Amino acid sequence: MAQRKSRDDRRLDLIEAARRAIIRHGIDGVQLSHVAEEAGLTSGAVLYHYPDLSELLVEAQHAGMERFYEQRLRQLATLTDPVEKLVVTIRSGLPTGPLDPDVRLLNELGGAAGRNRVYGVLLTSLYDRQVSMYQAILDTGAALGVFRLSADSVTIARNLVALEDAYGYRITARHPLIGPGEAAELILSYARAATGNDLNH
Amino acid sequence: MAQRKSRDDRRLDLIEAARRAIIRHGIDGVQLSHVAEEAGLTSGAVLYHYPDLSELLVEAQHAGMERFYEQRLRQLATLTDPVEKLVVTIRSGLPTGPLDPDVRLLNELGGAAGRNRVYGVLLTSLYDRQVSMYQAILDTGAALGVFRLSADSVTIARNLVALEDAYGYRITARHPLIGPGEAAELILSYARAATGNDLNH
DNA sequence: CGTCAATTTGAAGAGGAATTCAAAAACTGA
DNA sequence: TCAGTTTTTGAATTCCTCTTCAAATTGACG
Repeated sequence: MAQRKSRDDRRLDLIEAARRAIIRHGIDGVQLSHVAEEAGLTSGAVLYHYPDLSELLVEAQHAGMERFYEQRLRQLATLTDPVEKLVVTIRSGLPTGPLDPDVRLLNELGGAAGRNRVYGVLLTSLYDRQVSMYQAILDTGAALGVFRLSADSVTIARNLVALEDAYGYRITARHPLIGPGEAAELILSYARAATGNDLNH
Repeated sequence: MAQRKSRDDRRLDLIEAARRAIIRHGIDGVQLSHVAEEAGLTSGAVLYHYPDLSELLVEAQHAGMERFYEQRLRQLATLTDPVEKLVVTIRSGLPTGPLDPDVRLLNELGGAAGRNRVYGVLLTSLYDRQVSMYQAILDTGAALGVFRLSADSVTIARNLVALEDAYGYRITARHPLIGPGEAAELILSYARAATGNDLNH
């Protein structure tokens, strides 16, 4: 029998297991047994904690988003120079490679968000927070005279997040010419034009 | 009994039915019965034409991509002015609204492309063709002296397609502030910076 | 009109997945 | 240690989907 755990611990385990199962089988392809297998439990045990699988999936997606976003904020918090902040943030929004689990998970939401309002709201809220994050960097840089913005900071921020999203899809789809490095350069090309700064640090 | 049709006609019907079914249930959630219902047939009839459902799904995705791309080329062919071409092409890459079926279908591929090589290849080839399309517009405009490009035409083209993709997701996810018009303006903001042209025509 | 081949149906069966639940196992606290 | 509670299992049941296939229907062609 699998090691017995407290309610809270087990729920956390299951959220992790669901994340992996979603990545492996797709948000619309996950089955109870997939989650159970990832967690090393039986279907019955999963059902004991989450009588409704779809609730667990939403929690897993939510947790994945939060983790992704907080990780970015944490990296940001270690820096002060706006140029460095911008460059590091662009990199932290891209997958490390085609298998990056955080981005793979987020990508699963893209299609589902059009069908499922809950996923739409989740994805939209992540987008908006990332836009705010970039906007803060851009505004600070502009205030310090380091950046000369070519448009509203919100416009540039929206485009930066949009570019990250899109290249995340390209990389996980294994575009033969666009990997993490190339994608970063492409986004930086825009960032340079938008900030009037050559972004070398 | 549903009207009997020739092999070719029925296969086209089924591809259309599969497109609708994918949009409704997700690429990993579609079932034989969904496709049959969309086509007004029984599961047996679907299986008679496509013994393997996944083959039908690939064909449906392929057909959807081709339709989307050819539609854009057709709009492009009616124009000569590079500025007009660029503006019209940007608009034609965005969904008409959250329910736009062509974009909804493409969005379904995003997550699946990370798991399924065939979908990855399909999506990558669409991306590359769209990049070429933009590149031709940019190069022509540059040659005519209308555009003063801020970077490689391939870099700008890649970013333009990436922005379209990403805003397609935002719009189908029903972002409350970003609709087709707003997305077009956001992309145009980048296009202006990248071409040095204010893109009024 | 009648024959033939192609298409479609509907029912039957095989295989899975979700759900339920009684029993077992594992932890808790006295 | 032991009683009580929580967690997990595993088997039984139900539900649903895919698959198969014989029979029915349709349309084409002579």
